[in-house]
Amino acid sequence: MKTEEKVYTISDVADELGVSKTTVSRAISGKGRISSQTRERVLEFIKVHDYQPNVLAKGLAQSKTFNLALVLPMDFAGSEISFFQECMHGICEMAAAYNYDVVIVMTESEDLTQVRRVIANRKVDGIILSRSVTDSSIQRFLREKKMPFVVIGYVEHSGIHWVDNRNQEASKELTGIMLMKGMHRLALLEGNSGFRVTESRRAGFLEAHKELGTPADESLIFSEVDSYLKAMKAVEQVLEAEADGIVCMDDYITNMVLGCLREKRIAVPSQIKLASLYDSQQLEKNTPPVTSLHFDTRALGKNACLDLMAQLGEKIDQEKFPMNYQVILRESTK
Amino acid sequence: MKTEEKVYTISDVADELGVSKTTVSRAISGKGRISSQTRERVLEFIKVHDYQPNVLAKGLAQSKTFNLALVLPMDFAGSEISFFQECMHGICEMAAAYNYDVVIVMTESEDLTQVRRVIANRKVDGIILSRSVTDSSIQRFLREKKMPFVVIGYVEHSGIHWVDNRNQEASKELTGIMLMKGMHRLALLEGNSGFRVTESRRAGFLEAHKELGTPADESLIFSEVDSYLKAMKAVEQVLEAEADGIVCMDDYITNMVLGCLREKRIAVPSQIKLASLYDSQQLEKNTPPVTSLHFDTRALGKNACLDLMAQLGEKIDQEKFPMNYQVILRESTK
DNA sequence: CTGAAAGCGCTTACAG
DNA sequence: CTGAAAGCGCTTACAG
Repeated sequence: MKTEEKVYTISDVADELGVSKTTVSRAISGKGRISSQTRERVLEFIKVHDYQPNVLAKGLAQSKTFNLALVLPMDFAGSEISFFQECMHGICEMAAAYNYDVVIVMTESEDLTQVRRVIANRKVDGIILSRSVTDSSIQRFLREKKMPFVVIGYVEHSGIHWVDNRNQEASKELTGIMLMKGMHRLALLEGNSGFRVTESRRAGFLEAHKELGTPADESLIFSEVDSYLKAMKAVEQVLEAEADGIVCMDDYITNMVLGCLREKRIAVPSQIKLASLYDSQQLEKNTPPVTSLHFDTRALGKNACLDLMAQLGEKIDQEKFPMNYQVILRESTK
Repeated sequence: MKTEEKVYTISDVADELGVSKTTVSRAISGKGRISSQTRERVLEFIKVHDYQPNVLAKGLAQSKTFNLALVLPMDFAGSEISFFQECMHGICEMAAAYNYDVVIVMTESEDLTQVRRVIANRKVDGIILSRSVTDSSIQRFLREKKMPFVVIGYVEHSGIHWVDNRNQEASKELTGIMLMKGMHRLALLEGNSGFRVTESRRAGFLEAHKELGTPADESLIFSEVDSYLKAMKAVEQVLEAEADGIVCMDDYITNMVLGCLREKRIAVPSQIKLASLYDSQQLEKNTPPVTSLHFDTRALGKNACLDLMAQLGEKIDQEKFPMNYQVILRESTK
């Protein structure tokens, strides 16, 4: 049978301990000088009696809310929904670790009303903008209001905090692994150029070559591979040049290449190795399963949250930022 | 060029107007006696100078947060994700209308830690439990803590607030429409019995018959129609009995029945009408498109939110509760 | 190292 | 109808 426990305030604690509220406050926050003896005594009491400081009151005194907002677009493609869900997951998890909570703000593309409301009401200390709402009207507004924020996805504008998949680093790692496995002539099949991902992934590909002292053959880099026909043409040249491995920039290209190779009756991995710089469920089920880079969206969300926490003055171990990608070695590079 | 506007407090407003804080507070809240003259004056000033009361301070004084929590399961089937997304959408929209914000709490099935945290920190005034976390351990906890909450989905336990699709009412309406369109012998093909939806939908079906004075033929009600074979058997009996319409309990059954009718070369709607008591994208694309009941998950979310608002003492127009279903008349009942 | 006191920006009995 | 004052539960200069 549970006894109805009364809800303690800081005054109660102070009284029962025969010290001042100041002292209790200091013991809890760790700020200000206090003898370790009294600190222990206070902390002990708090634990036993399960005292929980009132966050609202603390907030009022410090003008903080210990809430952050996650701005989610209302109008997104069905395929994106799990991206946002995973982001949210990571953000909530990390926020909870710092005893913050996550307020959801749903916005129609260019509509600022909900963001305005949450800011006017001072309900949050900082804001996370999820990918699709990277439009600058909202960013401008936040800068004007001097509200700390971070964007998920690359942002051109300097001075704005953002987090993104570390495509370059990841590509470098996967490429490096292939080179170390003994491949020497790797081809790279890119998607449409002009996108940042394309450039990052290529940079990683080249960097790995440079670091390992295996010069990359520029003639084996094919851009704009956005159709089966182009894929086929590239594959033919790759075979002719006797490359021993093909790196595709994403799962879409990978699938086309697999088709081409099948059509030409070239066996993977025995005759040529294959890897993708972007993972998808598909790749695992292919024959053979294709080695690829997996990006962890939940970790991305965590990173966004950590960046914001840092902006809000929380102490962050740099090591806490989780790795966001993972090389998944499958049969295609055996 | 924006001028740096200072953030007004209630004291500033009071001073500038030459009245007391009490008066300003009353003008805003509408509580307590105040002359309409002064009220107008205060309100006017507030609007012009864009004064926004500090919700935190208000909260501390009233021990309220003007936040509610939406508890979301972390482990759900992929097919459910859009359900939760739409719920969330509706909840956020309605909460905003009452100037509340929605805090997200993600929980692993039986794990209470996150819920505990948000409650211990007094970060929310009430809680919405989304469908999959209807497990009673969390509900028991909330009752113990005397935290107002509402569950999305039917709950057996009396005294617990819940909202759900109004299956009975909706079924009654669709059935009624069919009867009024001139059909007289309607068959009902049910799924597995024992489920609440099954019973609600049947009840609605029967109720419509009773109200319109067209007795339902019990021999035309088939339960446990969970395979093509059973569907076929039912359809044969329906045809033999010369029914003029078939009501299927969900889209799955409807699809099977469509198959059966096609196999038997019975044309819909010319030889027999067809309707489904549950909509899906599929039904629209069928030949012919099938009349059905559409349930609006966003509205369900709104209803959950409204129920909670009422529990929290907000004034709610009963009419505000949005209708959650809609009869979609398509070719199959023409 | 510790505490009394003022302050965060509201609300609300209470008195007039 | 209006206002002075106490209170919500914390933090934090300031003084000792």
